[in-house]
Amino acid sequence: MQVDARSAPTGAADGLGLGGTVRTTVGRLYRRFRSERADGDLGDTALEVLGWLEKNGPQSLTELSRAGRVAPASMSQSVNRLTSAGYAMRTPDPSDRRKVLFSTTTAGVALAVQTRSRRDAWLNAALCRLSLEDQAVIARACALFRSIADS
Amino acid sequence: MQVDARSAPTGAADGLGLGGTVRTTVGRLYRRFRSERADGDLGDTALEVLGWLEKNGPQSLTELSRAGRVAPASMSQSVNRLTSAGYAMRTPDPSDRRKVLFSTTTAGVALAVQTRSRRDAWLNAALCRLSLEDQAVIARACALFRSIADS
DNA sequence: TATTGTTATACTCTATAACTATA
DNA sequence: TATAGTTATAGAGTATAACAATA
Repeated sequence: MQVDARSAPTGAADGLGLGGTVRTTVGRLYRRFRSERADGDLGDTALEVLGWLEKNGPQSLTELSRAGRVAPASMSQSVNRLTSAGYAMRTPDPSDRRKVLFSTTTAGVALAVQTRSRRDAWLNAALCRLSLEDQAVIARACALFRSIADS
Repeated sequence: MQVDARSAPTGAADGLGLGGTVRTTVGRLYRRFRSERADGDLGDTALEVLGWLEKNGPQSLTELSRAGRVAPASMSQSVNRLTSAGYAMRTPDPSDRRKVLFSTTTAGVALAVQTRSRRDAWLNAALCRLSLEDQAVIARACALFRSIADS
């Protein structure tokens, strides 16, 4: 797909503009990731929350719900699946007894690491086939996307 | 939303590799898009299928299910919501009577156009605040992502 | 037999509303 | 009153399995 990045990005010819191009591209990639999954007993969202806990350490329900941009009640169910399956656990916060800190168990860490490596396998393979310059473009774009998503 | 304040937006330094950076970034952007939605009676998937029909013309159920990377039975329910709401319609294929062609109605076209512009509004605003060079980086990255997603 | 599409059923994810406990 | 978390309930999205109609 050889496209001049400046004047004729993928979506520019179909009248969607750069915003439309980004949105449809992200949607397509996301579905591609999802179709590559084929995991065990846990769903997409639960595994992702487990990954956050493993990477960023113990967090409260409110923190997790904001990170995932979902309602607290939604996140409560996701972490319930994790705790019921033995991959995460609750710890009351001593300083504020309304709060609960969620953290990974040993099994949870193992599952997070395993899931991550398997999920990233095909994507890393595809990225390795790109030139170093193209990889740098993608890394830079990801940084820009992060700042947009968090704005 | 100050979730990942500890890890820089680059993501390259968090030990996940570029593949992990891409996957988490896409996931975050996708959820951001979804949280921006707040549409009417139709959900995310149904609106996206409607957009495909409006953009690419009549398609069979099998074609749609492959485009969305979902099972035919799943797509059948999505198009059912569209037809029930009057935004799409079925047309038997004369040359192969097993097939059904799905296409947009007048109301469907209107909804697709309206949904698209509203959904892209905030994203286009964010992109416009970037430099032309950064916009070019994003456009180039989208082209690369497309080829990866379709591989 | 193979393909196309549908219905039946179950699970995940998400939302809103109502509730309890603590600050 | 405000915040943190939970439970109840409903709807969208997805999957597998079983089925009918057609090629």
